[in-house]
Amino acid sequence: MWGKHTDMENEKLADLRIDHVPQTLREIAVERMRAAIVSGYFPSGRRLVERNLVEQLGVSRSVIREAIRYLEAEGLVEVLPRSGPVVATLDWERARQIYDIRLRLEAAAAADCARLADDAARGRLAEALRQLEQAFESADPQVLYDATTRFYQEIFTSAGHHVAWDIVHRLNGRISRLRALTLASTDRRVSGQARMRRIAEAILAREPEAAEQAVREHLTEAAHIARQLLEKAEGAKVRDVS
Amino acid sequence: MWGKHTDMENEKLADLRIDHVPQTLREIAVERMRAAIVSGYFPSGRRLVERNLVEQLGVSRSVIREAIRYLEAEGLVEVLPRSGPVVATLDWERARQIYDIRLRLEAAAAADCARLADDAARGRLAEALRQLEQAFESADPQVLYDATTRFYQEIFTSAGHHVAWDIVHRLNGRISRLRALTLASTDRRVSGQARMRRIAEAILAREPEAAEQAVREHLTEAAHIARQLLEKAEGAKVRDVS
DNA sequence: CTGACAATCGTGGTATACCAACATACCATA
DNA sequence: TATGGTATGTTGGTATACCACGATTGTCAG
Repeated sequence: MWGKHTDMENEKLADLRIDHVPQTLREIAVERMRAAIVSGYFPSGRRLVERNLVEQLGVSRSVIREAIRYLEAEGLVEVLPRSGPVVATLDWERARQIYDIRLRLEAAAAADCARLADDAARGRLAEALRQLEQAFESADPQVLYDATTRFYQEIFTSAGHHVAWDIVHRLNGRISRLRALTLASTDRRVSGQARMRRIAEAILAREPEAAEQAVREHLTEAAHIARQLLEKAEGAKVRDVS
Repeated sequence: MWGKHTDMENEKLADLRIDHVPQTLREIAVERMRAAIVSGYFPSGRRLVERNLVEQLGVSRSVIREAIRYLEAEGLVEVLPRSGPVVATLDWERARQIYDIRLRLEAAAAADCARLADDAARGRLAEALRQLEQAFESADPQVLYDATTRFYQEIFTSAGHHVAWDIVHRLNGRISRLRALTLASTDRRVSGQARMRRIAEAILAREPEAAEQAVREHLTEAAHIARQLLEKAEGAKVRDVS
């Protein structure tokens, strides 16, 4: 909770001022739309008609348009010429690249975290792991998704890799539906939990190489599962409008 | 009657479609503003007053605002609450992280490029190197900057790392003034040229490890120069409010 | 002369209306 | 049936108005 939120909005929450965080309508709109896309409420390829969004979110078109620009730069939305914005689609080739980048950045962050984290950071990481394992017990995929996000966030911020976290966080948004699926897959619930515990244990034991290796195995497996899911889905992509 | 065209343009000419790049006003505005920031015409910390930009660019406020949202998500602009957008500032800590990410992604791209590039890609890389060396002779820093960008772009795209190139490209925007300074520094003109040639040679010789190592040395040196420049500037930052 | 208060102005945020260009679907007529 | 026009919907783009807030400035009382 005091842990950082997404880099974007947290600076406002840090101070304890009572009055009125200047969260603008636009920021709220971006959050809502991002959540709607990430959660799959707006599926891949869905057209985002501005005037519909206006009434769905209850804000003016200016706000919607600016929010779309932001999400467009984030890669969550693509704007087709003369047709308007749609939720970005994801093929395996792009997903593969994203997993590859995540692997490199997360391995580096885990290693640096193992090297640099002080006791306070270690405590937060242990706590994040505890909540993560609790989330594995829970049936709610959203809870699990959020817990893994917080777990990784703790690793990145403890390592001081704020820029990398920002990048990974955005990439995660683009593969969020894949992540939700891989996290939910049954084998994954077992091996994923074991692998993530190994990451945390390596960091807590200050073993950078082991942490790096654990991340590598974890993500390689995740990418493998994602590939199967995605190529299966692409095979039957006639009905992927869902 | 038409005879054969080169592979490149043939497919477009085959059908009679009018390609018609739509390029909206907003896109143009984003490009102009990005160029103004990257080139240093809008220095770090400079306020971007919307109504001024309206008359400077000759477009309406809506366009300006949407362009600012895009650049904000890109990290080139930050919006201060109740004060408006300013050109993002850069301290050494952030720059260090950016150089670190670049190092990892560029090393991976160079290695994959050495492994995967076909003859056509090799030819393009050789050509990019040739133009780069020509640019080193030229006195114009902008020419040199563009040539290095194209050189790296060729490496990333030949390796198929499109997502990574997207990320690196944006990161480069954020450290563009630093890059311009490091490229212009006199020792850099010598060693930088030598190191970049080594990168290209390793790729052309299909030696992934050598390419990776060459990138690593190149970027480590660049970061070192950047640090000196930046910390010197920060030391005298009392007067950078301009 | 100084300090407090108020008027003013500049700025960002938001909402609304309007127009042109384009695409699509539909329909009427030859 | 095929052709051509029409209606509708969506987007991009623009203009304008209003509000809230903060900074500046000017004025007036002490």
